Amino acid sequence: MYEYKYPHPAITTDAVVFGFDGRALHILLVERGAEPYKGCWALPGGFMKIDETVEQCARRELKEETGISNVYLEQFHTFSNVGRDPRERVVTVAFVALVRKSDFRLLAGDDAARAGWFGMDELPPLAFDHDDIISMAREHLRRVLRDRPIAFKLLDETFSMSELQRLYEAINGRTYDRRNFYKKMTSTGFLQNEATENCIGSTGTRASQLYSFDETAFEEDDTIETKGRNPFGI
Amino acid sequence: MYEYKYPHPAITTDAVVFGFDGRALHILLVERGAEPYKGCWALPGGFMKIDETVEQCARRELKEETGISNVYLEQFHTFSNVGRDPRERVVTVAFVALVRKSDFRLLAGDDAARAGWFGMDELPPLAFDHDDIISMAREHLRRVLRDRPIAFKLLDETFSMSELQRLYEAINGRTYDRRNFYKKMTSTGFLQNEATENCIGSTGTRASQLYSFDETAFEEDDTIETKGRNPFGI
DNA sequence: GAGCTATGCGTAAAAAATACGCAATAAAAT
DNA sequence: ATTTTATTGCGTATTTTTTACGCATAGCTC
Repeated sequence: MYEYKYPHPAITTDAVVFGFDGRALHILLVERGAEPYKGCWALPGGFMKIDETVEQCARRELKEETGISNVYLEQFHTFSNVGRDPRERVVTVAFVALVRKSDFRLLAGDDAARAGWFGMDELPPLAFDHDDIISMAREHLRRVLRDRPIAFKLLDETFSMSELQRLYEAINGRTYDRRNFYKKMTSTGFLQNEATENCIGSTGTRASQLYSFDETAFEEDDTIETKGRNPFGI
Repeated sequence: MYEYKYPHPAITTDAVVFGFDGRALHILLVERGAEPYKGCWALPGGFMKIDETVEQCARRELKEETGISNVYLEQFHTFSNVGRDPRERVVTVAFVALVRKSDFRLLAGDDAARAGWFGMDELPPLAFDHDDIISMAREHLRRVLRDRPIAFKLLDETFSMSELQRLYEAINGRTYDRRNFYKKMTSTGFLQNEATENCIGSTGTRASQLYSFDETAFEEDDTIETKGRNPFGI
């Protein structure tokens, strides 16, 4: 037992894990194996240990519950409504994670009965206030996309231009002209044309050109901060 | 005494309170009246009570320590490094607050020996990791300024165009052409020209025109979300 | 009036966003 | 072999935004 002079809340983390299958945005959910909300779908997350940071906690829980590790992870909001957890006073720090779906084979761990991807528009009823968390995560993702080239963290190492475009469209909820989008992206100078191989030819026609994001060149380029703008922000 | 099966961290809030005096950005600090870091300057903040949200906590502490209430307050990051507080394991949720300096007369409360404004470039040595918190708050402020018309929360109800410009320049760390800035701001259609009265005539010349931000019209305007852009984002 | 700062235009070039035409290419379907 | 279809890689034109800078005037102090 641990004793404190004043009552302390528990701290948890929850991760909104975004994945992209070339068509639509998906979110990773786990089925709760214990009360409360047993059997309900929820965001992967759990209680912070006393000697870890919230970031470490989020990564650990993600690995334990879904087998996913080494992903882009970014904190975006802390939820602290008093009644949000029926067990005890729980404050949760929410994260956005961006993963390449193909990088991971889902794994059901200890706490979670199982894990699965859900299309953004086909989410099941969720535990706790996780629907609030998800809707705030979507807004956050939109903002970040304008600020930094994070789209590539959702795509494979190589990707077709139309995949990139569909990703932007999925995140921003609008469409872009194919040709203008193409020009805008290539004009950044940070997309390399890879040796053409087969891509996910949707139905079966001409194979797409494959591109990759030259992150190294981007990081080293100092004209970015001079201009103060993200060339990948649309 | 309160007992828990697992160790619980304490949760605190800290607020980076920005003020603007027509010339430069300032931050509100309080001098710590108790150990640790007694006598050192720190961000206003303190321990969350068990039945309040972090937002409520931040507001309460701000009022207790500085007398300030009813301000714009927005959470931006949660700091959780393990060693950040020597007393016990403390996770802090950091906020940005925007105040009209003229609205408040500073008041030293219970916990804080005294409070004072400091120019952004004249900050004293700070307690805990508060310098990290402040530098992240500045970045956050810059981003938010692009996304929403928050500049007016730092200015008086009425303000001169050059005050507005200096504020933008202080936040973004660059200069703007006076005439282009003027056109851009007036072209938004949300700045009303107020009855001309005297302004803070810097040295003593022609009085400035005074403007006010028509927040109501801005909120109701649906073309904003259609365009998806903040007309006050520069 | 001289000296100052604030104001309210105007104009023009440069850069970015938007709209859309069109020929070519590869693979599957016939 | 020919057609169909999705994808590609330009091109061009229009509009909008950003940036740079000129200039005459209004109001205040001395």
